[in-house]
Amino acid sequence: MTSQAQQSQANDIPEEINGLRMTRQRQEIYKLLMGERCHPTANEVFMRIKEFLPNISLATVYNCLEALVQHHIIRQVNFDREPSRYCPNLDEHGHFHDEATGTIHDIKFKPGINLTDLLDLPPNTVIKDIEITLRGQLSAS
Amino acid sequence: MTSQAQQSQANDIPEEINGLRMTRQRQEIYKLLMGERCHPTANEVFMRIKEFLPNISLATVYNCLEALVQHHIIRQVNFDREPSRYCPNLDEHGHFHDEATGTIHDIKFKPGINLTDLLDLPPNTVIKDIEITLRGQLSAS
DNA sequence: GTGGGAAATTAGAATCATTCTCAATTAGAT
DNA sequence: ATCTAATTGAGAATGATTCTAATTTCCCAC
Repeated sequence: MTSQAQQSQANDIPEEINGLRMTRQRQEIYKLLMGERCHPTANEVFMRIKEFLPNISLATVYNCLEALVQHHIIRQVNFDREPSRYCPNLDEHGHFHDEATGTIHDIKFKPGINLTDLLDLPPNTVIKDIEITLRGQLSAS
Repeated sequence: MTSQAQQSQANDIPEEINGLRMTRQRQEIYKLLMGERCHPTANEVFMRIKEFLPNISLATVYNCLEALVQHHIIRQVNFDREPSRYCPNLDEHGHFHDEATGTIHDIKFKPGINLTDLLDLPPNTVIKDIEITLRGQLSAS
């Protein structure tokens, strides 16, 4: 697309991902998530995104996040009953919740590990999703 | 109430567990959970417990469940943003959520498995709790 | 370009699990 | 029996999320 594309400010996000039309709001939210890898809540996204989209509503933030999750562009992460958090890392990974600081860290699995091999699953089980969550402290080194 | 053993109907639950005084309400709720190993929600507990304690309030069910969780007598289990469920199984185990029926199954780990060995944890991490949740279907055998 | 229908956005109301408040009751110790 | 702290119960409050209904925007055919 040579001629000055009718592309919005969000110039590095394609106009469609996984069949989801990337509107300006979806682009900005996606960019925000990619930028800070900090697993923000919907409300945190809402507050930060206002810098770029001053008129956005919280409902739109929820709508966009849900659309992105549904189209497997981001992941939704839940810790107990806390507000949902959103994560742009699509690799299979777990999450560590540092109780001291409240921060979330992605946890990779060691190479060659297949979680389902380690579990005593009932026969004929089709697993669609696995979630691993750790809670604890990152002791001062 | 006349003399006699001041023991309530719940005659097989001790008067104290892990330092928690087992009031009638706590006993009945604990018994219910032990009986049906079905991971009920607070509201399900509330509805079923009325058979034995017709005057109990939902707030008390929440209070009791929280007290039991706090004293490590039962576990609280969360699936995404669904209402919390409660589980009397204290062994380390995961949970499989069958999307077809909505039922929850406890998942044991295969013998000799230590989860943390398989994860690429940051150094100096003290893990207090691990949660593993699977979602999928139990295909008709 | 213009018009029409579908999709997306918005603000605010509604929902619902959970927590809070506070008065009444109960239990355990003195 | 009395005192004090813990527990219970009813209803109100909270807060994350979803819903509703009214615009607004987008895309496509003409």
